[in-house]
Amino acid sequence: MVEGRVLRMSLRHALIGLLRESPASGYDLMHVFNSSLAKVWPATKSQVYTELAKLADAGLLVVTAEGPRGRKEYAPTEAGLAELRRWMLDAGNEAPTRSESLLRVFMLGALTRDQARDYLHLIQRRSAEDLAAMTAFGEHVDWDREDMGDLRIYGRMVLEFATRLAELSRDWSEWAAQQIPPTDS
Amino acid sequence: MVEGRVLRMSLRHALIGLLRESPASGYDLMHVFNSSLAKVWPATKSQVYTELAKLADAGLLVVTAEGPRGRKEYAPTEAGLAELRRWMLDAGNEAPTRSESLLRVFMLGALTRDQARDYLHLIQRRSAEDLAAMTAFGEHVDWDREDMGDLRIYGRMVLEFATRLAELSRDWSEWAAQQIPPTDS
DNA sequence: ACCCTACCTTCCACCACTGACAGGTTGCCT
DNA sequence: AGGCAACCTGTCAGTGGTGGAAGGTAGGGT
Repeated sequence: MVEGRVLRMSLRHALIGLLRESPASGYDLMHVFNSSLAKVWPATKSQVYTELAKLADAGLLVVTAEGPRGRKEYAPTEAGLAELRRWMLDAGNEAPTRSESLLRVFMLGALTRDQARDYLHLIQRRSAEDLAAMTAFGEHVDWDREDMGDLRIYGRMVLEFATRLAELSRDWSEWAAQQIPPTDS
Repeated sequence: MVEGRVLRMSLRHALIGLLRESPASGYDLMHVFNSSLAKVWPATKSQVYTELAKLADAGLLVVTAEGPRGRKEYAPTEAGLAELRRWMLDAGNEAPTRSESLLRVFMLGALTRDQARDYLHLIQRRSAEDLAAMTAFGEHVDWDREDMGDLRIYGRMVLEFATRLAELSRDWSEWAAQQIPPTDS
């Protein structure tokens, strides 16, 4: 029950949110961060275990079960759920986003035009691959499983966004490559 | 002329890239980070001044002029430009992107359905505003100014991407809001 | 002459995040 | 019985990024 200014720290809320569905260990959670959340909010082992300990210490999580090999399962407390809801409704301050790809586009002038075109084609190829992977994933998932809870709805939304984004990226990079005059500088 | 492992640090390359166009001071550069680069790669004063000093110390930048009030103008050295090109061509490792908005969507199950719908409508409204702002900005900029250099091409590409992304976000959030069943849970 | 604003830089404490190191246990397969 | 892969948890030094405090200077307007 430690008090203190809670700043934006989305990992914290991601953890509480995931545990809301069902209790899990740090090990379990890492699988989520390495798969479905990898492109949305990547996190490392160190971060997850550290944060779980902090959250338990702060009374936002509790250990609900201890298994073999020191396994500890966590679940959110009422205080944890309250903090999650507070964060969800506090849509005013979003974390600043950073796009290394777009930054590179901004700096393309440092390369020859041929190299710049190559870079845009690389993005195009990658986007097409991502798109294919996500389409396959979407068909592979059994969206009607009972234990998915609200992710049946919201997980699908995120996937749809990611899919549209990949399409956008593919089309844009194709367009952008054509914007570069053919003569090399 | 300090040696050492150069890890991914995009701010460093953003600075060299900007100085490639023309020499500038930390103060000048901050204006760029507060305007055109704000949505691509935000940075604070502290970061910019600290990094400029480090880069000069490492021999990637040099002070080309000292003005009033301690103003120092920097320009990239050959080593700096080489490092920039190296980074540009090293498209293998992109920094992991984080989207707080998408994370929130993932966690919408923590709210009532009415609240979730409200959140998506908020995104929709914001995207529409962003779109309007960028359209206005695009018409306001004089893309034919001579001193813009390659940004005449590449800056426009980034703006186009941002515009399409805002459209995507607007349309997606409208669609997503409709996916939530009307009955409140 | 005065003041105020914009100009311009620097330092620091703190938090988020990374990558690597470290170490122990269970269950299954042969 | 032996071995090995998967399971499972932690710690630590170092870096990137944040927010804010601090402080000084030039120029323009009244």
